[in-house]
Amino acid sequence: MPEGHTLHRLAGALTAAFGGSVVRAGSPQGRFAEGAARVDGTRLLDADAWGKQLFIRFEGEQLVHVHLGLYGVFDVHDGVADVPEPVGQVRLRLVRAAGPGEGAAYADLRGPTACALVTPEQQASVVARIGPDPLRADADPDRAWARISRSAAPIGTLLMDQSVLAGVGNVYRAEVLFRHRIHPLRPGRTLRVSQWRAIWDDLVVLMTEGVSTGRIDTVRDEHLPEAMGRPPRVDDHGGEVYVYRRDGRACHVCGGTVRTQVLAARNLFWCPRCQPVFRSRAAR
DNA sequence: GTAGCATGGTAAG
DNA sequence: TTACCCTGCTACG
Repeated sequence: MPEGHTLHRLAGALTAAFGGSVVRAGSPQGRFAEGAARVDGTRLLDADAWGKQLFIRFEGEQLVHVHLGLYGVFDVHDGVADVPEPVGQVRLRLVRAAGPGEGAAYADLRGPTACALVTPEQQASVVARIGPDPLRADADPDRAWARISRSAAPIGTLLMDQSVLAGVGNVYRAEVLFRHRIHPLRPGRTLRVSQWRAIWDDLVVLMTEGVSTGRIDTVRDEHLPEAMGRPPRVDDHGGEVYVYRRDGRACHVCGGTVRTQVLAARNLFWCPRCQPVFRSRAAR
């Protein structure tokens, strides 16, 4: 389940398992049968991600564009003795045969929002529509600042807007705003550039860690369960967080009650004490 | 067992 | 604003 770190992690796993190999591609479910047939039996070069967009590159300038959406999953299995029958609605299955001294590999894609064969031009147009991605070395945070600093929209909305910056989802938006003590409804244009740079730098660190661990952990050492003597968080994604889905519970930092409200069509979470409402100089 | 919800986004109305 | 994609987990009975 995907924010940007999931897709970058997936790109790495796909490249490691299939990069440079001729692969079999199919659509057991049938909904990508035509596209899969076009790349079946060709060499998979590599996979790469821009924000939440994933592209699998094949020889012959063919690309498979994947967007997992809210509940898509792409399981990669490398070094297996045998490839099992597909289970459930598998939109795309990739298989690499076992080689001398190494097992086979297969990957199953289920429930994606997008799975389509695209040209390099179409890929470029998708990439052009999204903002800088904290997980890409060539990303330019000033491009996002140009939008944020001119916008009256809440920073909590802007962080989720993939055309402003790419890869941040509902967990990272709530957590990074908490870590910087910024109220989510504060208008983008009232932020100082130094605050934006601190948020960006923090996202680079947090999301990079997310790529290597496969989870979203945003809690500083001094607030970890061991340090505070509190029980660890238990849920499906396993990471330690400050406010995400903790509404009604006590803030790890101030003990106040975490709140929730819908913003940008998603449930937003924040601590009203740690993230006080912004008031302009004129209003004070 | 199953209703309800979710780390997302698009398209219809 | 709402429907939908149609997975997978949790809460509840």
